[in-house]
Amino acid sequence: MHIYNTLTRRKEPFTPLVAGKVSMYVCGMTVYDYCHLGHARVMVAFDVITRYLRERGYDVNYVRNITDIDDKILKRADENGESFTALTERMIAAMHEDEARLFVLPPSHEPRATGHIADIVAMIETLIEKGFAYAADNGDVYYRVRKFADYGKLNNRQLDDMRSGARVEVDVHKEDPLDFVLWKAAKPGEAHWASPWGNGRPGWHIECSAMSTCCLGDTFDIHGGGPDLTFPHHENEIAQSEAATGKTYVNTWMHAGAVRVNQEKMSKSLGNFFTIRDVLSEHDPEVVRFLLVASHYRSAINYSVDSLTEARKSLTRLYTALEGVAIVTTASSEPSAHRQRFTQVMDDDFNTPEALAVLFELAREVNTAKQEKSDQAPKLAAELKQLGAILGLLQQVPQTFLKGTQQQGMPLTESEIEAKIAQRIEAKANRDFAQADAIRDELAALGIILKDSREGTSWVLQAP
RNA sequence: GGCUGGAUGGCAGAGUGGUUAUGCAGCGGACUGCAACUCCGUGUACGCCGGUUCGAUUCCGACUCCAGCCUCCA
Repeated sequence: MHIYNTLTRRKEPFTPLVAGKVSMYVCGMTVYDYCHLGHARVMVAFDVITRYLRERGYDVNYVRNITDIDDKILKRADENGESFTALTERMIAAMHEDEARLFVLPPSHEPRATGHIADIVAMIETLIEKGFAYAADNGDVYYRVRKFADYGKLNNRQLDDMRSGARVEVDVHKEDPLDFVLWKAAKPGEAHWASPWGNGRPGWHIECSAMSTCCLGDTFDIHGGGPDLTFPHHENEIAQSEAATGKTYVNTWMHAGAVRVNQEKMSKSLGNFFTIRDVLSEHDPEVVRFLLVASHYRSAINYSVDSLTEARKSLTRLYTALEGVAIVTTASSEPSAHRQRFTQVMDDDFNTPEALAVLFELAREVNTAKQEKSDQAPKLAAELKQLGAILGLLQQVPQTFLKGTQQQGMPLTESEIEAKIAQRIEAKANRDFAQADAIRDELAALGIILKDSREGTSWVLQAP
């Protein structure tokens, strides 16, 4: 198996530190607002990676943190007139709801920054002892960036280059403008924790260093996150952790691609984001997931409603193959050609688009088998569903997906549709094709497409 | 200015030194009362200019353009 490592900028053979076990940390959400599609991308990408690693027999310890104390959280809570914990609890619950709807399995552990203050303080103390950090007279503690020789290695960045472009905020308390905060002194009335440097709260970067080390050890296999975290967040994590422990922090750095809107990054700063719940109010969650899995996890995707419409059509093809076949799971002794190819492409840095191509080929074979009434159909369909599961797809009852019961604004109830279909069958029996076609057109106008077969008439709700 | 990625057929999106990605859309055929579904067939696609090579979309170099990071952001 090969994985692209952001640190070395190439695909590398993947060998976990401990045979058979994978330790993985992914930067999670700062919970001051609802998750948007960029978050969905990261959640789904690492969900697929986790599912696949487990499929390959690894015992995966997947840790994804929650940043539940931060300037934005305090600001938003203040604006809302609620306690910051009330805000974060609400947003965490919403996040869990969103990810569950997207078929994202919960991480093994979900540490919260506020639950690891002691670990954070201890790590800062170590950094001060070793000369990598200093307490300023304003109560803040800063990391001494120039002290860490490898600073910039993840982003191939030279400290002096950064200075010139410098949109770095000048702070009289810092020894160097590039130094970043590890512990932030509390202003009067702000939420705080006690520390050797006075009351305050942890900086963002140190949280992840402390929580990851606490949960996974000084060195672990995979660290993941969104595309915009490579600098400064992950660079700072390396500086903190490697300075504190003297060991390699992470072996493989993985970053998901951006989600764009009109070729521009979707982000909270730009205000051009779509929340997961907004999108799911109009689209089937599995369609959103399919859209995300249909591109390689590292490439940027441009979000649009058209892309969702197409994703629904593609997924409809897969579910149509599964429709009306009894799934028979057989304990096969050796992996099929499909499974081998699936494994081969997924082993190559989780190539989900190629993996989907395998599913589509399988779907064609299922359809052919169905047509020929071959006894291979159930077995092929079972394999399609099994491989789909590794991508977190195709686990719904086909009819449920195809009939779009998740969709809003269903124009007719199921029984009303069935009644229309019965009328049409009767018209057809009377060879009153004009009447039959009128009923079909009437339903089609509502997005309900009829499909006749020897077994009878079924229907699907067309996109969206 | 520095650093990362990217540019593939009508659209989306993989990949490869010479041979089919895949999906959607289109076209032709089979099936059908007609359709839909399904199946079969069907596209001289690889930003631009040089170089290496028997041969490059694929390797190398220059260029153009796009996106991201260098400030909180997944």
